[in-house]
Amino acid sequence: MMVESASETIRSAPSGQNGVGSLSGQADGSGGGAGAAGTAGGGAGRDTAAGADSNGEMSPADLLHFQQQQALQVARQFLLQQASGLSSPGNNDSKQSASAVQVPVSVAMMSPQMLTPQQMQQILSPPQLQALLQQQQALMLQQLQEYYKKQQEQLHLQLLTQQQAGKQQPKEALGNKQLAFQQQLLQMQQLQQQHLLNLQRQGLVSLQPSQASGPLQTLPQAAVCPTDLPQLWKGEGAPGQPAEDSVKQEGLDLTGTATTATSFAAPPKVSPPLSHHTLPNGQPTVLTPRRDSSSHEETPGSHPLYGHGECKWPGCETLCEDLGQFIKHLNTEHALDDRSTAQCRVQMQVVQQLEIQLAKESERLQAMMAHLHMRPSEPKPFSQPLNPVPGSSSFSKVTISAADSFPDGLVHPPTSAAAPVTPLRPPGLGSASLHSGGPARRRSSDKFCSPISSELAQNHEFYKNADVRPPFTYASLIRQAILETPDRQLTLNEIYNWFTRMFAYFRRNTATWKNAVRHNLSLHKCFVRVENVKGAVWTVDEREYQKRRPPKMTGSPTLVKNMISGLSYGALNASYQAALAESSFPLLNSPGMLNPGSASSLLPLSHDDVGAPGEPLPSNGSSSPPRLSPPQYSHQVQVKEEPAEAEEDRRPGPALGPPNPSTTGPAEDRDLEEELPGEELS
DNA sequence: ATCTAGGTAAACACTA
DNA sequence: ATAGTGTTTACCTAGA
Repeated sequence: MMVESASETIRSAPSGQNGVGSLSGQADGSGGGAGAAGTAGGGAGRDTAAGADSNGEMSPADLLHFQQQQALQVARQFLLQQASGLSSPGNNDSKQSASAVQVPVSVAMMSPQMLTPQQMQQILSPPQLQALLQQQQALMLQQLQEYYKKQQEQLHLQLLTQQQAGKQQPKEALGNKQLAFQQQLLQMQQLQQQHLLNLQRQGLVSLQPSQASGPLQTLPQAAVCPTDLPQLWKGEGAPGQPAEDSVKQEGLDLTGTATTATSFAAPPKVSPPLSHHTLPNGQPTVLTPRRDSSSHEETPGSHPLYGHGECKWPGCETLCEDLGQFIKHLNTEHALDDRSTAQCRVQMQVVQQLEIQLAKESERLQAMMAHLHMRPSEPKPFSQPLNPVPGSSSFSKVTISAADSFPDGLVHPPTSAAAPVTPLRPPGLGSASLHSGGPARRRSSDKFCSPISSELAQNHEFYKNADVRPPFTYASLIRQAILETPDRQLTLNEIYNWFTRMFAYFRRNTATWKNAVRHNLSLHKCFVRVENVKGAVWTVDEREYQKRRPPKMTGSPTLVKNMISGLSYGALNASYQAALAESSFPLLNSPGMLNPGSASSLLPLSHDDVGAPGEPLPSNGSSSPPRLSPPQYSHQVQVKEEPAEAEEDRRPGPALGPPNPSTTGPAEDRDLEEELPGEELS
């Protein structure tokens, strides 16, 4: 209750100062006291500070785009996996016995449960969708062609029978009928042509007429009328026998079939990264190019259907030593035949469903975000729920451009070197949503979660744009802000700026969180105020910071669990995963989907660090690099550098130990050592 | 049930 | 006088 009311008040609270007094005047009186306080160098940078609430400047459109992208990223990955081979899910055993796999896989693909709930969740990026669409179009086209072909054949047959039967009939009659049939044939062909043209016009299909029509011949009975599709999926592939056959074949031997027809399937020079191998229907694979951005495995010399040494063809996990072998395998095992065609259709269906689900999930996401981050009282238009802007008036000033401010590298990606960096956007959301109830009490997450730095690194775009409360404590955030700077020191105002820049959430209710920030700075020993010529700056005493956290971690089963299973996906993970599980996002729960890098980062850490929020890296984190030196900081902070010295004097503080804002990597290491070694944490 | 950490609100002091 | 900074205190809540 309190919370709610509190938040309410906050919200309504005038962004400016809290009205002093009026309310219950607490007779604390004492208030003052605060010995040291006095000296507050205070003002220093204030002048410049003017724009405390500045935040990155992005156009609403950009933001929206961003958010959407983020939200969809995970989905995209999933989709990629799906598109490139659904098989994997759970059949390890299947590896050897492809036969056994085939059926299950295809079934699985069609199974509503399998497809729908879970996979669908994922969202696709526009480009991805595009690719998929193209693929589908191509397939559709093929099917159309097949259909037409079929029709033609039938007509021919009829014609023949007619001829035979009508031998006796007057020639005229026969002639008429023939004519009629031929006309029909013509119509069919024209229709076919038109379809092709239409598709091509739409840019959905980019094949040459010749190509398009050619393959047809090779598709014997696979003919499927578009309308049959549904059944196809439902019933395993093809209508009638063909389907059965194919299924059986699949189940049995992959080898047998091969050869089949056609040759065109084996382009002699596929050797190169062959971006295209022909689809079963002979059409160039449209989906091949598969957005490198997200696909980790796709390297220059790879093939979309080849990864981790095995064939990614749905249901086929045949191991191939190299690309060459794979290609050979592809051409023999997955040549154009009924089975391949059926599988392709299934995959197509899968993709379609995913798309549908994607749309639904997208919508849901929007709604969720809108619900979570937009107060009823707030006029925020649903359409742009995520836009950071809404909040505080100050916010609008945008002094700092997000663009320049965030070299993307933002936080030193902890250890995660190769980490796909794909932010699991939603994580933030997830956690937020979970805690959202008012003033998030993300304590737990704070404690046990992965390093804030990595978390942020992974999701910074998300937090930056989504009005989601970050699952970190003020202390850890402040620390992070400070450590991110080259000198590891920030003025209060800069800290404010960091908050607003990094989190859309802190672009509103400024009075509230700013007060909290100040409160935390003063309250925690780990934050050391250092005065310098130009004013006061805040630094972090890592030791103190570490101390204050309950070393508990080791014992915490949950934590350990999280670490292991979640691999430290960040504070969010736990909650996020839960959320995912709830919403049936299978993949997300699987480690694979998550950023492995983070995991690695954690491992090395000392137990407590791990457990600790902001953690580990941060400590040295800042270190990571001689910093990316975010422009913004640099210019703002520059002032401090000098002062730093002064500080040193002042603060024999343990913390910065070598208070040196050490600008160089080594120094950082040093810091790290000091901290991590662990000290007394335990 | 008790502690503790963290969040929020607010009073008050200082200083530019 | 005002606003930004700092410091404290009080009260709440959630988690251990």
